[in-house]
Formats: sequence, structure tokens, C-alpha cells
Amino acid sequence: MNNTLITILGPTATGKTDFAIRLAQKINTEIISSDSRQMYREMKIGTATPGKIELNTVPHHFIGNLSIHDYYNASMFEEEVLSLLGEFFTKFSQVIMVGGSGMYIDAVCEGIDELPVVDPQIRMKLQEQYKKEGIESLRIQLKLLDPEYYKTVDLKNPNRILKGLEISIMTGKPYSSFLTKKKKHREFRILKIGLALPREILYQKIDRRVDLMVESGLIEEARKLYPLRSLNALNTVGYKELFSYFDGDINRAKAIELIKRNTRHFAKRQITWFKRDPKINWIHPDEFEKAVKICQDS
RNA sequence: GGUGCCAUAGCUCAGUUGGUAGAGCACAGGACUGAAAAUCCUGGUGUCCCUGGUUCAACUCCAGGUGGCACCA
Repeated sequence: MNNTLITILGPTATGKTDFAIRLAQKINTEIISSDSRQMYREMKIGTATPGKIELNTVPHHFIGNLSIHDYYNASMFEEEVLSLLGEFFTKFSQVIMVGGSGMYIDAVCEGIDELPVVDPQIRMKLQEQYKKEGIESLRIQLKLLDPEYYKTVDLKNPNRILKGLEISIMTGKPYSSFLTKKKKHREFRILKIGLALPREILYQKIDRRVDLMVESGLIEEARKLYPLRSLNALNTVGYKELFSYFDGDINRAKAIELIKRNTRHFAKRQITWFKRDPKINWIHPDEFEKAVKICQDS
């Protein structure tokens, strides 16, 4: 069993895309994207999706494979990637996965518990309840339906409480009874390479990239999606700020400034997520040869 | 040149009837098993412009200086 999934990760704007393409060419393999937003074909500019030239250089998977109208989650990603890897490992001994969506990466590498798909009706009802009656009403209900989960959940985070309630109501069993917290065994080895930059440099790169996105037509892209703004996929940095601009709440310059700031916040959250994974081999994006060596030694 | 106002955190500003100071944003740290580029939690980071004076004690009061703004010449 020498098959290896090489996972390239790190915060946004560190140059993961180019790095992965170079590496894929070097070791002659294909690329799986682990980016939860580059999957949406309508959101190319704002998510820094690789362009045609890049996609033609090395075959990519999970890029533009979804519409913003589609429902998708980390568990579905786990399943699809595993199935694809089963096929790939008959052709390649090493496959590259690249992206910055921590939970999606973990779902593939460590697995995620099986949960039933939630009926959209139940979700909508609960969201109505949250809007009308506030978070306290959700807490009371959760304490009743899943006292176990109630003890450990962040009671200030509506999304977490809503998730627990959705599953508990849907199945008639407490949400916590589905959680095993057990890591799943994989039939391949996993090698994690993290790209890291000093904070100051990272922030400069983010600012520059946002300006580039605007030059490449981000505003026009967002304008087209504006009527669909309520879709979850569009609750994304780079789009939500422009929607506020279209609403007339802020001006164009302010929107661009906010995109930069919110991208910085996003990068920080990614860094925090990755920090707790001791298996990541951190390198500077310029240290390509070091990565090659890590791959050969593995 | 004269008069007036201002000078406090990275920024915008509050405040202390004299006991070394606090908001928003920025920024930093963290949580996170299904919509995750989402959602949520925590933290003040300071030569209070400078130099003297008064005082047990000055960021606060007084004088001078420096810088900024406004008005008058």
C-alpha cells in the first residue's frame, strides 16, 4: 500500500493553486480541489478559481462542478472524493488534493459521521423560529431534545444549535447519538503540506489579489448574481460586500476595503483551523524542492 | 504676525470635579462533525505632544514651547 494522497493546504492567497500544478506536473498526476467555493461554476473571479490555462495544464476535479443552487456539504465531498481516489489509485500512486477548506479536508482525511439528509422544510421552520423568537427558544428546545449535546454546544452560536435541532427533530433521536468522533481508517497514506507566509506578506498578497479580482471583473460577476443573493453559496467574501454596495448601503471603495478586511479575517480562521493539526509539514511557498523531497521521502 | 480651538490606542474619538485611562473599527488569540469563504467566543495593544511649575500625587490645573485646524491681518 504505497498510495499517497498529497494534501496541499494553507490560508487563502498563499499560492496553493500554482504550487499544486507544478507539483502535479513534476510527479505526473491529477488534482482534486478541496475548496468549498471554487466548486460553484457561477463564482469564478471572486473565489480565485484556476483559469482555463491552468485547468488545461493539469486535470482538476471539483472545480465548477456545482451550481450555486445546489445543496452540498462536507460529507458528500468525503464520499465523492473517496470514490474518485479509488479510481485514481489504479493509475497513479500519488494524487494531489489542494484547497483551504479545513472541514472538507478533514472529512476526506479523517472522515465524518453519517447523518441523515435534513428535510428543507424542517430547516426553514427552525430558521423562522429563530428569526421570530430568538436563540433562547432554540436553546430550550435543544435542552429537551438533546440534553447531551446541549451540555457541550456553543450556546451562543445559532448555527450549531440549529444543526442539533434539525437532526434531532428529523430523526426523533438526539443529534449527539450520531456523533462517534472516531477517525476513519483510509486505505491510502496521507501527506499534508502547508503553505505559510509571514502575516504581513500574506495580507499584502490578499490586498493585491482583491484589486486584481476587481480589475478582472468581480463587480460585474457579482452584479449578475445579485438577484440570487439569498443563496447560501453567495454568503461569501467578495460577493456579500458588493451586494451591500448594490443596495446603496456602502460605496464602491468601501466595499472593496471590506472585501480585503474580511478576506484577512477568513485567512486568520483558516490558520487557526490548521494550527491544531500536528501532521502538517509547513513550508514557504517558494520551497518547492523541499515539497518534492517530502513527497519522495514519504 | 495676532486671536481662538485642538493634541489620549494603528484610526476616529470619549474620559478623568487631580489618584497613570475606555468605546467603535483595525489588530491579536481561540472554538468549530454537514450551507464552513459560514457561524460563534475572548482580548486594550498607551511616553494621555514636549519642557518646566503648583501638588503628597499631574494625563487632568498653570506657564512656555512644538505641531495641526479655523478666523483676523
